Amino acid sequence: MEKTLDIDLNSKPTSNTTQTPGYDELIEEVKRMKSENQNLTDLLEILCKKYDDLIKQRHYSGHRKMKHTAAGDTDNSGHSSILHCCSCSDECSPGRPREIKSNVSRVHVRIDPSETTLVVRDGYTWRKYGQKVTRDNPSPRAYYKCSLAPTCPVKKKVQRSADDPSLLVATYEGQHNHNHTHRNCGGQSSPAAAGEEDDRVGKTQKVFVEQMASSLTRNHSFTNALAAAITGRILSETADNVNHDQLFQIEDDDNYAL
DNA sequence: CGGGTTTGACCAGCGC
DNA sequence: GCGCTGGTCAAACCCG
Repeated sequence: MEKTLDIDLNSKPTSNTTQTPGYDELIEEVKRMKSENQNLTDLLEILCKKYDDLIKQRHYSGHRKMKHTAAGDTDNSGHSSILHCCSCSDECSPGRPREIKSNVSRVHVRIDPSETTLVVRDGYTWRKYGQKVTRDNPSPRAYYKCSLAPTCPVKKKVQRSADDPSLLVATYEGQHNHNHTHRNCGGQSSPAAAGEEDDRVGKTQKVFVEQMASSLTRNHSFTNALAAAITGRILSETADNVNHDQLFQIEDDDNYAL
């Protein structure tokens, strides 16, 4: 099965997102690093620095404060990752108080149209607690709660797109109150065997991921570009072992303007 | 047997 | 108040 990405480095932000100053340079850098086959950690580190520089250059004056989370996860079965881009509906506009709403983000997952399951693999473990047919869509909507932590408030709704049956729309609400997915669970390696290696690599990558999280979630354009780059790398690393029939698209759920 | 799924019932919010 | 709709509950069921 051909593997494609809904997010394309060759595509630029559409009209609903203001072009980020330095965006082109950043995309070129992503392309260059991909072509040089740099490893993921290096890629993240370099990109984080460069993106921070961009932010400083822009005098990012907090006109769009966002609570955010970002989790780049490899899911249990080694499927491609989703950069969970919480697109924060509790943004604050100066002089325009807004009600605080839980973070909502939406992820599009391309699947085989013949596939009937409502499963979006995103690295977290979900417990389905309901299914409902909604009025505006003949396809049923499935309701999930995060089961990685008993007290985690995050919920997920998954439903086929009414327009495109090959597209699953997963809507995430809330923020995980625990560390992201257990990388080992469900994978091929045992927790004991992978634990030590995981710990070394995990600490390093965690720092970068956290840095990326703070930077990435401020900018929709860059989020798209980097998601494509990282996903592409992970896909290429796991292509020998895993069939990827899900294509991910991160969608900004808010209509915020830069 | 434990954890996840299914599915009908129930509840709350909203518009009329 | 009533009906519609989306969201949640929980018992029954399934599966490894």
